Amino acid sequence: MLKAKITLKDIARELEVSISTVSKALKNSEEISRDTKEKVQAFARLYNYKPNNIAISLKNKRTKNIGVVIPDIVHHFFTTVIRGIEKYANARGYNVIVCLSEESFDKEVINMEMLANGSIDGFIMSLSSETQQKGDYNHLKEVTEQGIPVVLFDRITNEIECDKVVIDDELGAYMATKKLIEQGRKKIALITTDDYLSVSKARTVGYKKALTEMGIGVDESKILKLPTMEMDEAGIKSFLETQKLDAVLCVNEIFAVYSMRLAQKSGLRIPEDISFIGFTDGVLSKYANPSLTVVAQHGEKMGEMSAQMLIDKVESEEDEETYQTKILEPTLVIRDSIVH
Amino acid sequence: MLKAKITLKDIARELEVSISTVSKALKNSEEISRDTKEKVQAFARLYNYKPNNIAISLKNKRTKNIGVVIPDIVHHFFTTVIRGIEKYANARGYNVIVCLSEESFDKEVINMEMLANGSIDGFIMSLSSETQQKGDYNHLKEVTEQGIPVVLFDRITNEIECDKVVIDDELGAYMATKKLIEQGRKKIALITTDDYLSVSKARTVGYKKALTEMGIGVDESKILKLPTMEMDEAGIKSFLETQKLDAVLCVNEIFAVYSMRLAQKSGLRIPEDISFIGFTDGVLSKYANPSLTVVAQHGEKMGEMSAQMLIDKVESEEDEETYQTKILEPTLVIRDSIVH
DNA sequence: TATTAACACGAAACCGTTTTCGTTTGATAT
DNA sequence: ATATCAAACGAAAACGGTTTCGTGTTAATA
Repeated sequence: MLKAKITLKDIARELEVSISTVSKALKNSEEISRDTKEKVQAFARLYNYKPNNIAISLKNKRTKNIGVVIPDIVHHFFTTVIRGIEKYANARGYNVIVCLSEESFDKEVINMEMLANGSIDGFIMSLSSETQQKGDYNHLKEVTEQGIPVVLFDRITNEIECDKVVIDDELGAYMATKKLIEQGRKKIALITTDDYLSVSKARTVGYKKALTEMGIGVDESKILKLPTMEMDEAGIKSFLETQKLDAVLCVNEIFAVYSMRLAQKSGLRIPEDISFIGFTDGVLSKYANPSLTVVAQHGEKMGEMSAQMLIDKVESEEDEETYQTKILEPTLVIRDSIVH
Repeated sequence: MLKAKITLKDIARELEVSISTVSKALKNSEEISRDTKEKVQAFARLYNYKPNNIAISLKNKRTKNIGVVIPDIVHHFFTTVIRGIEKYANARGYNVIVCLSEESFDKEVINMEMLANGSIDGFIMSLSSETQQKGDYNHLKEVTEQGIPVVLFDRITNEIECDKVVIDDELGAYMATKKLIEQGRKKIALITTDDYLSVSKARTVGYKKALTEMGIGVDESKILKLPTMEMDEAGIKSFLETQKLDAVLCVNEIFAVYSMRLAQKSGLRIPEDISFIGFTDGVLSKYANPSLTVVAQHGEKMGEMSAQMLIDKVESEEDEETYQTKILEPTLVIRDSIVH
């Protein structure tokens, strides 16, 4: 019943040849005679021989694994990124090890240390919020100094020299805000998180830029910063009511969908009285009522590109010290939460 | 700049002792003198020595990796399961390699083969729909015959002997249907997928059982089977309208939220005119309008339990041929899509 | 017939650890 | 002085491959 996997040594013993002969025969080496090759290959096929990955990894110091460290997996955006990474990596024969930092600096560090000792050929990661708050990137420094390639996506830092993939968050917010203004909206709010997240910061800049450029001006009291992801019903509701808004830009889809519901409860019609635009083109936006216009971040594309950059670097012999930052353009996905 | 990681051999050479002495010294072996141990440990700390995982894996034939093969990752349920697995596994020092079958039999097979050659200590998986349709489980058989532990969750088969974790889907559907009936609903529809998915089948059974038990009887024309996940707007709408329903049970939250919207468009009020209950307690249910009552599947718990069962088996010396199936009880999460 | 080259294969090193089993040294007991 | 023993360490095998560098045999060439 329990048939353990067979090794080169086993084949060699059975066929009374040396291990090296078996190894070469299986690789169809010219060195080995037709006869022997056929014999070995037939035997290997019969007993379903498959080389041991670990042994190969040890030998050529390549694991064909890539480590992905992200803050959370129960977020549509990250999920799509993983899918993009997995698809691309798999196509090139790589496996994906997923580690969750859960927005914790310590877990991020521990995860990286666990993987950095030979388990993976490179990292793809998005920084935890705590890491971005602390501004401590020594764990990344150590890894890159060891010569392990790293690709940072979305939540990045420019304190580390490595390949990066981001979407132009500023542009996304700018596009969204401009769209609202062009539709005649003037009292446009922004609901965001605290500034420590690089993406939130960039989106705030884009929002302000559009307002300024279009001659409306920034009203700081129209910017609501939510410290956590816990929805503060009373706070948001009073914000929506006291500000007399006609449009709201939210930095994610949860904020947007939740705010929409509160607005509806207050008797506002969407989009007639008030428009909403969010970030992240997830299931929530698609199936919300009304469906939510969003700035799409193209997570899957992002994952794919990250994986490509990483694997290219891993497989390139020369260790060029040249890094690039790919900036993806966001797209506005128009749905029923704005007039159109 | 580029400081490659240091090995036992390096330490041995620098300190002019043997590799074995270094190895033992680092493990605080009694065999080694105080002096030597201190010297070695200090040196190792200074140069940040970390043992190479691959070498260790090769030696003790344990990778401390577990392979997770699931149909899709962009589904809230699977995402939460992964999180549960990752959290538990990480706490016990294991890493998680995620592979997506994308509902394809071939990909499932390929993924398992990739991992089964030493990369992982065991599998946690949920079958692809194609696999369940074909009923071909040879890839699972091969793996278990090799002595690699497998834990199946959610989409399982009883053709394979291994540990399993499921929620009682039949009970979940039964509970939901009964709840609707108790609230006076009589024309209760079921929107489901084709029967090949083990979960859909079980849910249909529970739905029918409740109807029968409560003396309402099953009306097959009130069961809508959607062949794909592509939403068929016209089909669903006409189904809702022609059947004169007062309640709908859906096998997932997308079906439910989508149907709710169509019902609303038809002028129906939820839950006054028609109630909805779905499966999967995801973001969609929570933020839908009205929020959706669902049968919660406790994905994270499921992942956690799967990981526990797997790791326990992996680490147990004796290969007991005894397998268990854990059945989790679903919970009804009451929200605004039904009266309450 | 002697030399050489091609052919087919094996021995052994290596990847980085762990671990078993010596071996050396000095001290103690006889 | 010799046998005994413990302490402290090293050599080597093992995990499962890959790969370099022989080496013996045969066939072709001078």
